[in-house]
Amino acid sequence: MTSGYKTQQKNELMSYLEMMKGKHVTVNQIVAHFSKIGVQIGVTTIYRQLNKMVDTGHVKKYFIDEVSGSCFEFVGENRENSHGKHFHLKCEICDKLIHFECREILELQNHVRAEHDFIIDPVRTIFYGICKKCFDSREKLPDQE
Amino acid sequence: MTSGYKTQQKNELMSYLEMMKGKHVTVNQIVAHFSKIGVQIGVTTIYRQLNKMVDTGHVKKYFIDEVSGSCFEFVGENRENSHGKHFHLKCEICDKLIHFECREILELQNHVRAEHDFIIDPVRTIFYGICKKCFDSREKLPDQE
DNA sequence: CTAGTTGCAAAGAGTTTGCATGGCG
DNA sequence: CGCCATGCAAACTCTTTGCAACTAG
Repeated sequence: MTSGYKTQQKNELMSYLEMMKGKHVTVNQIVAHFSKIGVQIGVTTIYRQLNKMVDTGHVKKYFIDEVSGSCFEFVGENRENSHGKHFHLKCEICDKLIHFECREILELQNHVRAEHDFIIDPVRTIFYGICKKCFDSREKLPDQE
Repeated sequence: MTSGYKTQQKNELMSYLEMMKGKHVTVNQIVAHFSKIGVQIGVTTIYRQLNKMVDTGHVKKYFIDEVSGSCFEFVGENRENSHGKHFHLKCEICDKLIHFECREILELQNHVRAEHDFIIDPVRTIFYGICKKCFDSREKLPDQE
């Protein structure tokens, strides 16, 4: 069931999501984008389409501290593999969000599953810390708490 | 600066948070708890105190899918040091909190610092996922979210 | 024509703020 | 007594739902 008719709004939304593949977008960002390029899409429609895609697994929904509202990320068709497995680093100073995926994190996941009987969920898990830039500038300051 | 006076409400809230240390609580749960034991605390006060403690780092705030509203977790005084090195696995089904520290996570930290220019904070970072027990029992069930 | 889609407006849920009252020190 | 804390109500934000109009097939 490819769920429904083709409409202008769906097409536009899909184009945008595909363009933003691998990045998070908030509903606000989507609204702002379409507003800027002069495409008419109601907020309701955006939410409805997004929710449908979350149900089908084409889109992942995240919550991130300090970001108002949900973040959505287009995953695409092959949702079990390649994409969707990456993790996020979030700098607590500048709020920068860094995507990463590497051998080490896979090894950690495997180790934790094998040795600690725990399956880590990349969608929910966010690494908090400090990015290098903020760390460096923090070092220079005399007093920071 | 311990910012402010001692009040009944603050005391009650602190007691509850300390009792729930290591578990997440929602504002609804807090309200329900105090309602049940007959302690009068307004929702506004809860939010205000919680936010203050988030600012001072005594409480961590996070969002979880499927849970309406924010979750808060009491961290306590020793938030930067002492413990520091081990990480937490948190089962999203049964709320079990597993401490762990191993070569793999150290390697990951080093790798991320070296390759991704990011210093992971073990205190803030919590791995979310599913523990084996819950995973197994979940497999058996047909569907009952 | 028919059923899915859209979008406004209104309802809901969670959270914050304004303001007058009350309590700690 | 001064100042912070409290709590009600209202404001606000994000999201969902009801419903009538619309449109793809």
